[in-house]
Amino acid sequence: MTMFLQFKSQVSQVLTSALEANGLEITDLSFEESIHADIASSVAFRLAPVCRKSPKDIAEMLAGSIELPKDGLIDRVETAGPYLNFFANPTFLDRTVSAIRTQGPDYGAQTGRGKVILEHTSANPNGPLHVGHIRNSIIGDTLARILKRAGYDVETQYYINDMGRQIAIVSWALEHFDFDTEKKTDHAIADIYIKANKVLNDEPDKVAEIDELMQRIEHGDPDVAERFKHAVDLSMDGVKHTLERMNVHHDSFAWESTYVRNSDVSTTIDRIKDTGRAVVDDGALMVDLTDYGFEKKLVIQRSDGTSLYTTRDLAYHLWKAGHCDRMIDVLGADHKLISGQLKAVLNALGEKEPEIVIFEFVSLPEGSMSTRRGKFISTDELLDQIDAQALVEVEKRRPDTDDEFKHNVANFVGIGAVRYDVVKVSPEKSTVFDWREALDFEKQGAPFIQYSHARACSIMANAEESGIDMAALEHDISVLVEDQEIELIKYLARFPVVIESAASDLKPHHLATYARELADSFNQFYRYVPVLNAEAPLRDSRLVLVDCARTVLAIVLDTLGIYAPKNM
RNA sequence: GGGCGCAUGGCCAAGCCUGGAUAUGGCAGCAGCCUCCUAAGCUGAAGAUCGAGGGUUCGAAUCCCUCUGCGCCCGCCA
Repeated sequence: MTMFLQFKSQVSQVLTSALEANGLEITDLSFEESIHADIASSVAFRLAPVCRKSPKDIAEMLAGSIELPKDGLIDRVETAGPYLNFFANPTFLDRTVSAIRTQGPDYGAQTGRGKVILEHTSANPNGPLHVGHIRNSIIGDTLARILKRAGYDVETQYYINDMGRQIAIVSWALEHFDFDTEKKTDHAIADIYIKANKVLNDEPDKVAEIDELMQRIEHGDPDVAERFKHAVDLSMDGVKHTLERMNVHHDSFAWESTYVRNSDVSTTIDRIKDTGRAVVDDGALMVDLTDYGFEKKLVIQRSDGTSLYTTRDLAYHLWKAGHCDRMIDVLGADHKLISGQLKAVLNALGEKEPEIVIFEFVSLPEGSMSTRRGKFISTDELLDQIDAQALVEVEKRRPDTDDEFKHNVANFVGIGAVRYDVVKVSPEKSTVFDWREALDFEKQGAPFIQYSHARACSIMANAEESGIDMAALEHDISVLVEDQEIELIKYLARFPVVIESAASDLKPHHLATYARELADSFNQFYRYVPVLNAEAPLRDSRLVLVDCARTVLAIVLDTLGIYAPKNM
């Protein structure tokens, strides 16, 4: 158990005993986080009606009968009006520092919690990733990293929609328009996809050609399959490159067409028919989900016999259900309804359901983005602009360094800034993309956290240069008495709790918030507490603390998918 | 017409699930700090009827209801 939870459990025990001593019993101890204490309890409010006394009197009465165990982690309890404020003792601080030193990069890591298949990004291969897609990628990738640290065996998957209507259009477009071989392939695909949509819109008779392609792919025409694959590859090559640039990783790629070819789709349809929920309407096959609260039926087969995205997605989820303990899908807000229907069908089939993480849309100041209409800002363009702007910032701050250093720093600062800006916002908030804001390397974004890490590294490098062996240092917690030192250790102690809650709530932005607070705490320590100029015994303990802060900052940054620099 | 989500200083966010102490940060603007481990840092002052109205409660940014505004969605697209 983590240090903080041990502390909390001890507080819980002493408080319960104090309640018993006064003949009181209550299940909710009303713990809360507070700036006034390490753990606070407002239980006195709750007891007021029972005791017929003021909350303030009850708090004092309870505080008076609290007995602290000698070898525990609690330093003292204080009352502040109706509140009971508990504080951690030096043992707590000492064990936190020791745990970080011993565990190093494994601090806050658990193991053996089962297999998770986490699907994210899964953008259609009809063009490059745009700035809306990266919200999916960054939330998904960060979540995967958090779950790994929380002890899950995570496999991230990108589901490639390689047989949808838009791929038929791309494939058709490749035969009718010139493909710009000078451009990055995903961008060139978008160009002809936009053109094709315009033509299909102006000349509706050509739509029949798309319908024919759809028929042929459904029936396994090898020539059409080859053409589709070529189109998808061109798009995916570019997409993969963009993801790599952002340090977003997928362990595997699942191809939609697989589930048609291996007959999983027809098996799925049969299984749904067996539930007795399938009805035929105008020649199309639909599922009745009214008992799940869905008014309209879900179409799973067109009247021409071809399957739909939903059907293939169901087959895909059935496959996933058989290969993991938990499925997690990161999806855009437009998938809310369909993912609910998907869960309902899986439930009706008696199968595991995915946990859905929904994020709201990113729009442009002039309106929503659309690949089809060519209204989007590509992620590549954003990354290029960010990189250029980051270089300007490095030039300004480190003019004395060489070009390689500057470009290197600009790169990790830029990527970090993008990832942090996206992940720090809670997913249910819709956002508007703004160039001025995107290129503003505001304080307390990723560079702020990276900088804190670099500062910690710098202190350690200087120490080692002067002949100090970091690994051999001993620490004495009793000499670390400054507020900034104690605050910093308390923040370090919270890390495992933050990972656990981010993992269980599937909320990566909690980690982003923590990262900023930790960096903040370290920067205050850095400003007020001299390390290398301190007297030897004190200096050694402070160096150990710097090492711990560096370790945790590095873990946090890594879990956010952001590079932790030694120098910047 | 129905469903889901969002609304917090001039701007952008956290907090809301699980009600509790002067609502937490950043940006912009104001006033300061490098003879001291990297100033991408630190400090201070200023700035908020937490969309509106009602309700529950000893107590509401947080829970419930109504309304307004914005985004997304509502059977053979994905």
